[in-house]
Amino acid sequence: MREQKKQATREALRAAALRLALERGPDNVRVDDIAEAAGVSPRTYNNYFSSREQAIVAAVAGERETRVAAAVIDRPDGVGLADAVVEAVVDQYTASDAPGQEALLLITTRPALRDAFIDTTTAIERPLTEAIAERLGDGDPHTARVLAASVTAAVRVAIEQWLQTTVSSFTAGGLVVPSGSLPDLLRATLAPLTPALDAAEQRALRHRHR
Amino acid sequence: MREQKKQATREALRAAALRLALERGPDNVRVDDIAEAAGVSPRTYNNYFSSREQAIVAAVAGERETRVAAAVIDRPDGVGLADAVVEAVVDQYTASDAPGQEALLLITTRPALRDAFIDTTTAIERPLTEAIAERLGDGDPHTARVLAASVTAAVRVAIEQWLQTTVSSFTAGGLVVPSGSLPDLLRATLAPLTPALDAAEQRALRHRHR
DNA sequence: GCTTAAAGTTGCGCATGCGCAAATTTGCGT
DNA sequence: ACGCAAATTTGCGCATGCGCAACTTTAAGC
Repeated sequence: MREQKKQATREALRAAALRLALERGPDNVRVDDIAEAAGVSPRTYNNYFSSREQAIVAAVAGERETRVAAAVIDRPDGVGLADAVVEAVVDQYTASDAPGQEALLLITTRPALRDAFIDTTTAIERPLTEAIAERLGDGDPHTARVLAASVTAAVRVAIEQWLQTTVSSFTAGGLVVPSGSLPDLLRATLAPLTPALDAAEQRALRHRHR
Repeated sequence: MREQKKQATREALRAAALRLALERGPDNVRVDDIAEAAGVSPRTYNNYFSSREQAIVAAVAGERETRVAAAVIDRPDGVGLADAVVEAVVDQYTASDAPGQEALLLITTRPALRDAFIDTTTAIERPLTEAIAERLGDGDPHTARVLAASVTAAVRVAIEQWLQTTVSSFTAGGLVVPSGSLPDLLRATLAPLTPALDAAEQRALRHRHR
């Protein structure tokens, strides 16, 4: 039906939320304001976002979940599953850094926003499950689900650590050494999972040859 | 002996929440009722539990998080890390089944309670991180954290699946084959992670020998 | 073009979650 | 035993989240 209109209002809410948060500071924005700015009723706002923070964060997170999944599938078959996943994740998380630099600064300072941002990582789990299942061949969808959940959890750990070092390197005025760029952090946290990804890939290959 | 009282009220709230939920059905229990039954103000209730469902679910979950961690550490050194973790998790999740059988039945039916129960899995992550770090030797706490997060995620997947098949085997009147006992499900979901756990263990060993 | 059913939106009402500051309890030193 | 400081409980107020039912819009069938 009107998928168009639905996505349009969704986008309008995102934009309005981010704009208002940047203008007045996130604490001075009520849901009613966002709804009004987007031209919908407050009740409708809650049909799209279940919390006030979600809209603001969604503006930064964008459609990361779908892009990650697509990126995993798009890697050529020659690349191992582990590399495909890691690089796809890193790409999508570094790509989305550019647009909302100032927004990220805002997010890191408010605990509620930080939590909401961390929660966005879980959104990649479902698409990632399908992407991994596709690469493994549909032998065992169960394994794909567990691997996707693990990768998602590792990404969350990376983001948590990144946010933590980011904020402390601000408050401490540079005394704390930032533990590395986000890409490096992501690679580091995902590294311990490569054996699991490799093993699943090998199993799938062996299974396919029989 | 301040801790005593705090844990006492916590326990009182748990018990009251579960009792009332079983008596009247979970939808007919207000937070005020639980608080009153436990002899504290409603506001204090929220100092202990951040949602109405948490108290009910906590009565079933108990202190699982600490027990899992202890169980992991208690396994003899001869047992591999992977086995130690898997068996510790399985033990603690099957042990806690006995007490609240009827409570679990209640939980499976209400979506809000199901979600709250699923959320309890995340509580094991922090203690599990320390337990794994202990076993790996404090070479790289980073790895322990990722592994713990992954294990936690896998457990969550198992619980989700278990709840789903449980409820559908009720609604469908037995047409759906329950996909196995909870212990089996846990072992199955954790299986794909063993390569990662083994690899970390080997790395730690090699590192220790140098 | 008109009718009709489904999808989406809105207003209402209620309970929840939580920040804040005052009041109360607890533990400790003297 | 006394009083002080820290921790905890409590009341208050406000905004949020969401179920529900009425209302409006959209797409499709005839």
